[in-house]
Amino acid sequence: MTTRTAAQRHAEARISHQARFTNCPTNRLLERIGEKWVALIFKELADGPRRYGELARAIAGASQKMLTQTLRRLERDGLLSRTVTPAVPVRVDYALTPLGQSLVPVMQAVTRWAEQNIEQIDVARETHDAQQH
Amino acid sequence: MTTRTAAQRHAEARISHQARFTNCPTNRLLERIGEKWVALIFKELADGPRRYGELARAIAGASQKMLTQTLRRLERDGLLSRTVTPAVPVRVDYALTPLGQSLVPVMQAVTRWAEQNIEQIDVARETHDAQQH
DNA sequence: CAGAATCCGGAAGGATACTG
DNA sequence: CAGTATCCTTCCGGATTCTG
Repeated sequence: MTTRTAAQRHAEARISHQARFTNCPTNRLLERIGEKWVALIFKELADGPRRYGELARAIAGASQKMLTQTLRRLERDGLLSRTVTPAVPVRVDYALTPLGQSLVPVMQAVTRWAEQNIEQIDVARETHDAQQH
Repeated sequence: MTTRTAAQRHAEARISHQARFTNCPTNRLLERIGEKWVALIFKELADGPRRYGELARAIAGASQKMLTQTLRRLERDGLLSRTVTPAVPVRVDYALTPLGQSLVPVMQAVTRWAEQNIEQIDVARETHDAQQH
């Protein structure tokens, strides 16, 4: 009875790998910047601070909930700052922190590759799909 | 009656932005490489082809279903090739295509930034969480 | 203005069993 | 060996309503 089944051992192995996965810096970063609206937010903030309303208008595809949620997560990670100016009505500005700015070149590298190669991906996709008769 | 409500107009605006979103090369690329197991697959294949079983063992955190699904999507996008050698038992090798290899430096840029800065993110997170008493 | 709170459907992802 | 097929659960993200 103390003998673990094969299924149990596999499950245990998977859990330890899961732990390694969530500790892997690359995956953790990709999880964050791969989030649905992060790229657009970075693009908007790359050349200066923006008010919440400006972001909401620029990234109209996102619902308020998602935009706020994403902004808060980025703030939590120290990638951007949130400045509240008490007034009536309230004013809230978002800006990249130095840490966030240091990520901009990386994002640009991704963007550059994407713009140069996305067409090849599309072609590959069409070719592949066409072959499945 | 022909007058659209504010809600309708907002919905329409969002749909057009959604279209732009899904056409944005950067987002499309990030969606793909941000998928859960892609980074690890690239890491494994960066220095040469691997058999399915080797990948499955190296990336034990992923279920068979997820691993296969991810590999097939990457193949569809022309980022990696799948070679079946008919034998008993069958042998299947996965390798990066030239297109996939050209993405490796970009992935490495991400990895480098991640390794150098993940700690700052952790610190920021702890500080942030601590302040919410 | 800049959100918080709530409800909800659908898709993502995992566990398990079976197959050429 | 290298997958399919199926079931089942979690959770992402949108719509809507309310607030300081």
